[in-house]
Order: sequence, then C-alpha cells, then structure tokens
Amino acid sequence: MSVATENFVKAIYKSKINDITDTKPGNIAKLLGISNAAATDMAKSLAAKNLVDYQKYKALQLTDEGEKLALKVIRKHRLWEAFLHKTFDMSLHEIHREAELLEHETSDFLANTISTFLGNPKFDPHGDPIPNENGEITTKDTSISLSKTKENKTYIIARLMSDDKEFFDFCALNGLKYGNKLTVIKQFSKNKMTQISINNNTILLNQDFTKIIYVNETN
Amino acid sequence: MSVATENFVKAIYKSKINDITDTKPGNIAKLLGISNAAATDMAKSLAAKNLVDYQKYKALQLTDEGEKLALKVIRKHRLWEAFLHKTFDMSLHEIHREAELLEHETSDFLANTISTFLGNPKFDPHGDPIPNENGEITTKDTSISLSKTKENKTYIIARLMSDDKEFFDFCALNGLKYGNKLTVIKQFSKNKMTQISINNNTILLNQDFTKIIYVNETN
DNA sequence: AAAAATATTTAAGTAACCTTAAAAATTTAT
DNA sequence: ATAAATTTTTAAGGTTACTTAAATATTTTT
Repeated sequence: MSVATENFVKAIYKSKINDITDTKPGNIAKLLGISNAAATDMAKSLAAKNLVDYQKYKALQLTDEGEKLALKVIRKHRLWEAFLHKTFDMSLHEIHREAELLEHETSDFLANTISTFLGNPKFDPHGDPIPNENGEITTKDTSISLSKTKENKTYIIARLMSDDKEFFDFCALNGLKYGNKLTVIKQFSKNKMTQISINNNTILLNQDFTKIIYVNETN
Repeated sequence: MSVATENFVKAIYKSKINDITDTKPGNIAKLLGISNAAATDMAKSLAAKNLVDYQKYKALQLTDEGEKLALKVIRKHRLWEAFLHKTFDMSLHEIHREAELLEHETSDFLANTISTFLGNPKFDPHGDPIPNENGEITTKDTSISLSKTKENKTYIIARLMSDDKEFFDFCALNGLKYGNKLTVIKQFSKNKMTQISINNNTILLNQDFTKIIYVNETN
C-alpha cells in the first residue's frame, strides 16, 4: 500500500483512539495537511479497496482490513521508535520523526527481526502499545492522566502522549521517562496544577502537561 | 528527491562504475525495469533539475550534482547494509533487499548516527566503499578478481560483487566473507577455474564466481 | 552505401495524489 | 424554523511517473 494510503488509515485510527468520533474527511484532511477535496477523493478510493466505509457526509470508519493495515504500520513505527531510542539513544522527538518515514519502507521480516532483537517489547518509549505481527494489541491500558491522580500516592509513568519537541525536552531533563516512578505531592484543583516529586526534585506541572502524562498505580 | 529520481541517478552511477559506458536511456531503463520512453522522459526532467546532462541520442552523464546525489543515496544504502549485517546478522542478500527500500527514507542525521555507531566504516559487508557525508569516496580500490590471482599466494577477500542470493548463500556456507583469508592453490587456465583453500577446505570455483570475487594481496 | 535491425524520441493516454473553485448538503446560530 | 456559516462534494486541472504505439534517428549488417 502507498504511503498516502497508509497515512490515511493511520489518521483515522488515531482519531478513533483519541476519542475523536468526528472522522469526517475534513478532520482527517487537517491531520494530514491536505485539502478537504483530497480527503474525500481518498476516502472514496480507499472504500473501493475495502479499507474504509464511506457514506456521503458521514464520518469515515475503518473496515477490519483497514484497521489491520493501520495497526501494522503503527507496529513498524513503534518498533523503530523503541529500536532507535535503545540503540542510538535518540530523543523521543527524533525517534518519532525518523519512524514516521521508515515505517512505510519496512518489510514484515525486518519488523519481526527488530522485535526479536528487542525482546518483543509490548510498549514503545512513549508508552504506546506495540501491536503484534497480526496487528493486534494484547495489552490492556489501565493508565490515568496525571491530572486525575491522588495526593501522596506513588505512580509509574506509563505514557507521554505528545509529539512536541519542547515537551519531550522538558521530560528528558526532569526524569519524566516511561517506567520511572513519581509521587504526587499536591493537586491544586482551582489552578489545575499538580505538584510531583521525582528523582528527589519537586516539580509543579500545569494542565497542558498533566493531561498528556499518563501513569499507573504502583502495586 | 523522489524515489524514482534517486534510483535513476544511482543506475547511471552504477553503470559508469561497472565500465558500462553506454548509459543511453534504454540501458538505464533495463536496469530499472521501466520502458525506454519513461527513461527518456526521466532524463529530460532530471536535466531540467541539473542532475543529468542530456543530449538527444547520446549517453546520459551525471552532473556533479547528480553524482553527489547518487553517492549520498549509496552511502545510506551501504550504511544500512553494514548495520543490518552487524546488528541482526542478516545475510548479504537480505541486507541488500532491505537497504534498497530504507535508503530513500533515511535522513542525513540518521545516516550519520548509524555511521558513528559502527565506527565510521569505510566498506560495507560486500566490500563496497561507503561514501562520506559529502558524497566522497576516499578509499582506493586495489583489489583484483580471483581469476587473475597467482598460485600459492594468500589473499584477503575484498569484495563480493553480486546481488544473487545463491552466490551469497554459497559464500556464507564456505567462509567466503569480506576480510577473510584464502590461498590460491591452482589456476586451471584452460577450464578457467580456480582452486582455493579456505578454512582448511579446498574449493574449486568456476569463472562465474572467480570473476565476481575480488581480493587484495596480503602484506 | 543502401537496407535491415535496433534504439530513441515523440505523442497520447493512464493512475495516484494532490490543488482551487463552485455547487450542494449539513450544521449552527438566531 | 429560517438564515447564516461551515463543511462536504463535485468538477476541472496540475504533476509525477509510468504505459503503448508510431515516428524518427542511429547502428549494424550485407
């Protein structure tokens, strides 16, 4: 499948995951930086390939086949991210940028080789789940956003949901990394800020950050 | 530059390297598996981009800019080959197949990262030289084909010039690997065969193989 | 040197993926 | 509920990278 096709089904899939139910062509167009007309054309052409369910003026839905394609591309993306981060110590920003290109030119054979090399990881360095060879995600996500955590409890960082370089730079600088522990000191409900303790430092985070940092409770 | 453009300049460059001076569109077309007409079109369009010198009915020549582009793509190809071979122990056939795709979607940044990781190697696992960041090959090739070696002398394998899976499988099975030593036992000039000793085994090679195995004399 | 064979170029056309502009439908606001 | 705003769709067109078929030039053979 072409790069355009793969990116299109990926955009629909990601919208759905992010609870954006309005997957009409216009919104997909915005995500991909193409015109509404191009998105409508693409929707029709992918419907002919049985990747997308298309009805005029309705939100786009992936068929089972379309979702599988999206997940296979996402698998390659996240495997590359995990690999580049581990092997070359690239930043979360850099791995995303490179994986965005490499994902489309990676054979299933190479993807499986990378996966085996890494010990078949279930999550990438952002904490996003890595689909298996058949395009299935077998892990359950129990993480909650930092804005919804309780005071005086300790959590493990599960996901950093962003693609912003500055956010990742801030995270790297302050030990906010997938798998690391943090303790919630105080929730400032009026100002929607959260004070945490990590690596013996105390940090005050505003909602822009607490909403995209997801954590799991410690056992 | 597009994949089609990169492959086109690569094909011209490789023809030149292999002493094929007839780089008229038809021969490039054969290498790329496209029609003569498509190659002529492409030649014109690359001439407009100052990558190729095009004159009707004449052989195509790369401009300095075109050669630099070809060498930059070849750099990425060979770095990927070296990396995949070393890191994943992939065969010479597999690394070529994967590098052929990855080379077009590899940023300069990633290429340099791979190069640094590998210790800036000068040769890939086929023994082909890896151009530097500026598209320059700084190594001199002194290797000769196995068919031209002398009896009772020991050589080091310098290049395996092929893209055939069966040849590479044969080489891997018999220790015919870049950097390995072999001794020429006898040259059968009439039958154009060469008997060598490698890893305490003796092997009789016909001209199909001795012509594409290149070696350097030992000091 | 002319004829035959071959290769190159031109011409016309296709498919994928985009564009802008206008028409049509839907959604939002009053 | 109707008007206004917005979005979607259609229509027409552009670019890239190909195709086949025909015209033209070159190369080879005799």
